[in-house]
Order: sequence, then C-alpha cells, then structure tokens
Amino acid sequence: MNDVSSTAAPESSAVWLARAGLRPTRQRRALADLLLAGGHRHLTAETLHGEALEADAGVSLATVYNTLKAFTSVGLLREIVIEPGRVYYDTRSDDHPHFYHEDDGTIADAPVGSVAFASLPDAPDGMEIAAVDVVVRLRRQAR
Amino acid sequence: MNDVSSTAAPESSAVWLARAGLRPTRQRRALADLLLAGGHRHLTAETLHGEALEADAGVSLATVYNTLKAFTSVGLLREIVIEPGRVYYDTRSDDHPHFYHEDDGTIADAPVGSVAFASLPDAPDGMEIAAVDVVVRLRRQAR
DNA sequence: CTGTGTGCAAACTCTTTGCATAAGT
DNA sequence: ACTTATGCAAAGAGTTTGCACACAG
Repeated sequence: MNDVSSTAAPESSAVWLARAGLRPTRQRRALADLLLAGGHRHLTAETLHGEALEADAGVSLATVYNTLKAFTSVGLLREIVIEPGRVYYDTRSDDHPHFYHEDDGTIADAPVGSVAFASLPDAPDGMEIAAVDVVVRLRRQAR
Repeated sequence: MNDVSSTAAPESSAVWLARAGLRPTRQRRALADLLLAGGHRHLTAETLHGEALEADAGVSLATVYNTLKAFTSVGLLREIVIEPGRVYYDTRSDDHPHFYHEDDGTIADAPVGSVAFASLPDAPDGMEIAAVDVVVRLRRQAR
C-alpha cells in the first residue's frame, strides 16, 4: 500500500524537520512521513492520530496536537479553520483557496489559479495583510 | 460614523422575526433588538449574552445559542468561522469579505467592493457554489 | 388548550496542560 | 549530563442537549 520509505519522497522527513530547527524525534519523523506522503493533504489531529495508529507509529494524541502546533509555528503546516470546533491542517503552507464540501465536511484545494483577485482591500493604517483565506463553500446542486 | 438608515427606519424586531416566521417571544425580540442596534455587527454567543444581561433582558445562555442558530437557519444571520472553538455571527447575511485582526481577534467588514474576483473556480460536477468566504488576516505592520 | 420556546445543568467534543518518564544532542 | 519531547489522564473552553415549566397563538 503506502510505503513510507524514502523511495519517492521529494525530501526526507529528517531534512524537513532539520530545516525547521525541530528535533527529529521518532514521533515527529513518523508524523512528518505521514504528512508528506501522498502530496498535499488536509487533516485533523484526530485523523493524523488515526493514521499514526494504523502505521504503528506509537504516537499519542497529545503529541499529535503538540506536533501539529510545532509544525505550524515554524511554517511547515498551515491551519485551516472552517468548521466550528475543528481545526484542519494543510501540508501546503502558502496562501491558496479551498473548496469546502458542506455535505460531507471535506476540504480540498481549489485548482491553482482558479481564484484571482481583481482587487484587494487596503490594510488599515499600521496594518498589513498577513494572508487572505478563501473558502469556496460547495453544496450539492439543486436540481 | 456608520449610517445605518439605508432608506427606511431600522425595522422593528417584531417585523424582522415575523418575516422569518419565528415566534416573537420576549427573548427573541430582546436579542433581535440587540442585534439590529447599531448597524451590522459581529458577535459571539457569549458577547450577545453579556449584552442581554446588561440590558436586563433575562435571556439564558442556552437560549442565546438556540436563538442564534434559529436566526441563522432562516437566513437572518450568518455564521463566521475564523478562530478555532469560537463562532461569530454576522448580522449581515450576504456574501462579503471580512478583516480579521490577528492581534486582538476582532472581526470587521472589509470595505464594500474592496474585494473583487477576477476569476472564481468552477464548481465540481453536480456542485454549486453556496458562498465564498473571504477573510483578510491583518497583523500589525512589521517596522 | 396545544405546541413551541425557555432555562438550568449536565453532557459532549475538541483541545490544552501538568507532571513524571524517555529520548535527543 | 542536560534539555527538550512524550504520554497519560485530567482539566478547560465553547457548544449542545434533556427535561420540566412558561408562554404565544
């Protein structure tokens, strides 16, 4: 199924962690491997913990939370807040739009370049725009 | 300041409720009055409950939650999800962009028309775009 | 009257935290 | 060795829910 070993990895989890100045503990490497596997992903702490369990990574839920926060704070991940009471993490950390399927609560990247701004607001005095979150909410077409 | 009167006087909470087919109970009228006062607003259940207490409206927190949900489901309000674990309600229920001040967690409407899309993604097959949430995250300018 | 809305408190979900143990440098 | 990370379980925040009573139509 999903072989996590270094065959196709664009970059090893060790490098990924080292670059961010994070200690490459077993758990972090395991989580990083899971995160890096299969391209860009959107997942919750619970989801990742579930995957870690399946992969016999031996990582506690608390550590998953800690690690996701750590990864986010060094710019490796990005938080996505769409549903109340649930935080998604995106392995793509740049500013890009998302589809949100209201029916099943899943998140997906919108096609690259599909959202373009004709204009953006000026930031108020002394402020600057840190990011522009765009969520395209989708629902099943009424027919 | 903020000119609330578009053409007519701010409509009464009773009318507002009736139009939506909601029973005008004392609590709902009180909450609607608070919501309609002072133009468009962004608030949380806790905030509104606090205001209700100050106004001696005699409304429980549970009822505030129920009422906000009820108002939202009939299109009177709109949910805004920006911070994990906290839901904001917007008295403006149309699709419009927001400023989010990361420093203090406050929300404001971005100037009308300040955000315009040059392009929007096509909805996947069988789907349609229900809304496009745009949040411009602001932070204090680095100097 | 009849049914819907309200209030209280307990329950729930997701997330965070304290502290002892284990692992990295 | 010394420091930082991990794991467990308990605490915390925000929100939801069950049930008895009150009120609107």
